[in-house]
Amino acid sequence: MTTSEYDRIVRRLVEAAGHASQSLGVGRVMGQIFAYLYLCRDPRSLDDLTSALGISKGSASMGVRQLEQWGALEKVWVKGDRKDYYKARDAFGKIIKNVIRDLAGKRIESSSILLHEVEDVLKKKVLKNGKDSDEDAFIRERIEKIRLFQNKAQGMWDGVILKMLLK
Amino acid sequence: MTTSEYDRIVRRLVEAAGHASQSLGVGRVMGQIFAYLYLCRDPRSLDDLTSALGISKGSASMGVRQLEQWGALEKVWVKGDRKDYYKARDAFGKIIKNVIRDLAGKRIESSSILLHEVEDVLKKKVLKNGKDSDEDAFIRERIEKIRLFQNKAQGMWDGVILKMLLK
DNA sequence: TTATGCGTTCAATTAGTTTTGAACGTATCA
DNA sequence: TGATACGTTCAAAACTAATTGAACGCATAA
Repeated sequence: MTTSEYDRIVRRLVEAAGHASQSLGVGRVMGQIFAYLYLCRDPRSLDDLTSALGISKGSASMGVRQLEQWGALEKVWVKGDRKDYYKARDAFGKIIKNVIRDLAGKRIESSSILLHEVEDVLKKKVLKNGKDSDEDAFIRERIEKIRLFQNKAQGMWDGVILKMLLK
Repeated sequence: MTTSEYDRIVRRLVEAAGHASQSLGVGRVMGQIFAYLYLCRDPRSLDDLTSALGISKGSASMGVRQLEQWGALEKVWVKGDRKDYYKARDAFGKIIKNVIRDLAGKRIESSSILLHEVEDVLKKKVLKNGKDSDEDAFIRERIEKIRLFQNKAQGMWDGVILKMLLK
């Protein structure tokens, strides 16, 4: 049978995608659903997903919703059919961008705020006590270095996002 | 007391580092240990770590070993003292590079191998059956696109690593 | 050499995360 | 309107990862 050859390929790619999405921290199911739909020419229903991937209806439902929010899937209405059908969007770049934005959003920023607060505390301490102690000087220097690193990392990160946005 | 002001700062930074390392997928403890030592002028023992961070001796031991392997810590011998002491290395770039290399090592590469295998299977299928079916053509096209994306992602990743290596 | 105290290990436990599936609400069609 | 077929929800179960701490081996100091 011709199908089985494809089935094996699809299954392997779906599995790989599951691993990938898991190691990106978005759960196995996301990768599986997306990969499966990406390799299906025609749209598929939730039931198709549950039987093809061996996941529960609940998982399938939550998965497609999340993927839709990331712009990874498109809902397709089939006239005279009450089921929702889904197909994969073919725009890796934008999808990944959305995922990253969603996941990493405010983390770096919030650490930047923390550093500012800490620096403020140290500044006030100096004003109150007159001169830096040895301990003060050491911690100040280290926090300064953290900030430098943080800026560099931020810059690199922004670069990555930028490349994602272009094309 | 002056210490408590520092204590609060250190504790907050340690906590933030724990969150960061966790979200990078290397566990909370790594970040905590490194941050704590990074903010201590003098080397610290395992016992210091367990009491300062509220973690078990086992965690501390495993943590410092991993961090040492990443080049994040330096062991310091104190004459007449059987304990090992550790201090943080001040080289974020290299440390991060080592961590990334360690974590991400072969992941992208192995997915590349999988794609090659899949492409081979499809090629053989065409040779056997003569002409591409519609289904064939669709899957081929999609796999081609996966490969393109994978190459782009690989390139971007390499770029990040490169910037880490320089300076 | 022995006694002591140190770091290490790993089986057991705890904490956290993902997945399930039964119950539910809703839209559609007869 | 009622019956049916769908998607959604969320508490509970299953699974996975992190952490502990007692037992151990080893090195040092006496």
